[in-house]
Amino acid sequence: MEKIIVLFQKDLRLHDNLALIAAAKRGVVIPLFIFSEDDRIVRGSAAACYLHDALCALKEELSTKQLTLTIRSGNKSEVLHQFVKETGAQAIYTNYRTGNEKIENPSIYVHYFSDMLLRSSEDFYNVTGDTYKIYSAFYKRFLHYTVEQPKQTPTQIAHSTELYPSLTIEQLALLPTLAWSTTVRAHWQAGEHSALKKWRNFLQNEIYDYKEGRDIPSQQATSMLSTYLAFGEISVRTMWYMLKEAQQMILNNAHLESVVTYEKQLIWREFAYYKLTHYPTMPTMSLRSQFQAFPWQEDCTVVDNWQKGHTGYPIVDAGMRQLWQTGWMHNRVRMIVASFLVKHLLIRWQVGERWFADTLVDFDVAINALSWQWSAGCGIDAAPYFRIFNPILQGQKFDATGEYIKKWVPELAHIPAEYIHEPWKAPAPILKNVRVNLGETYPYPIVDHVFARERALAAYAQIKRKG
DNA sequence: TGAAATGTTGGGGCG
DNA sequence: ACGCCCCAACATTTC
Repeated sequence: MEKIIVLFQKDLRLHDNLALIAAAKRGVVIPLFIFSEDDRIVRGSAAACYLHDALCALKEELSTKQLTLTIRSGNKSEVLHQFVKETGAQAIYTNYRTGNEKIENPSIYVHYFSDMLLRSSEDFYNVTGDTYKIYSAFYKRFLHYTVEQPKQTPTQIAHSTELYPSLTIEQLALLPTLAWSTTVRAHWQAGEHSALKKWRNFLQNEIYDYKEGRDIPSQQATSMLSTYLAFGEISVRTMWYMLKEAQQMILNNAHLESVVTYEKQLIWREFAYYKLTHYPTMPTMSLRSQFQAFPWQEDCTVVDNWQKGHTGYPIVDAGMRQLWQTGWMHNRVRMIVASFLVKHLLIRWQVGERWFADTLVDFDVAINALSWQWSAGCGIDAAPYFRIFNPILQGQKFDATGEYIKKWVPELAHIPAEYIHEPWKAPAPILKNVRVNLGETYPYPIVDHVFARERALAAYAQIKRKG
């Protein structure tokens, strides 16, 4: 029988894994994972921690099929070259990752599968022959097509009896020797089993309130599947069909709207990869060229304050601290902190993009870049430049009681809800009573909102003239 | 997947 | 009773 190397990348699952399933149908499967500095599966430390646990889970899952995961590190092409020689494999099967280079000069045939999206949409063009610029048009087009049914994992997979030298997962040194990594890892349960369980659970409960609940960061109203999706521990096509199944059961109109809203989020993910395909520079360069001339500030101190959650705006600080402590931030709050960094502090969005890449467990290059460019207003489909989030109002709207803030900014835990979004307005006796000493225990706002708003509008007006 | 400024309307207090 | 002013409350426009 033919020996086939199945190279795992960000597709750390057995169910509906197209490369694995195709290989299993054809021959003996030899699972391989390569950690390479040149083509990194993860860009940041938080995601690296998670990768450690995800690999453990994958290894375990493979072993239930008597498959042994071989782990190597080094230059991807060189490692593959060597491994092909060792195993005498006839082919390499792997799932193509949009936005990543294909393997260079392979000694044998590399069969790529399109596995990470609902469907390949890179060939979508509008009536004028151009790519879709705006999400809503893309969305409508997308709905005209069917998503391929997820494939069953074969119960029996032919495996090699030979064992190949392998690094241990520990030897990849993915875990920094910091207490921080322990804190972050404690919030996650890696593996496809956990992913599917979480998804089933969400479909039975929270999804029905998703439309309303998703904007309230103190609620557990989102699916929390982004990390599993980012590592390919759950198949998005499996998700899609389970979602459709749940939709069939719904009679209540509000519930139906919630399902449709969630479905739109999945299609946003498709849109992000569609954009990345057509704009490969999206993760680093503003897509609107006039942003070359934007008067960005170069203030390291404010960046540091932002990263640490010391901006003096409670909702912003709560989000940044949730990110640091858990490797995740609620999406509503991501928009608020992004707007704050770019529009209130006038820091270039790439600084935020990099920070998210380093600290988000669910980091996804396409979604992150699309979202930052949307927030900064420099994307093709972007928030208008004048849309400047007021961090006080956003807090009042979406965290009215301050529950979310109080969880992540404990030094404000006893401030009355009335003042939780603007502690500097609280009367001195109240502050004293709840042991808040502004400037000491919690900072004053690092920039005044009204001033910052006007400064941002002026900055955007400046490039608008040039553009 | 905003917010602020400006405009309009209508009820109520008051002389 | 009436005009006047104030100002919510809502609508529109502007950034």
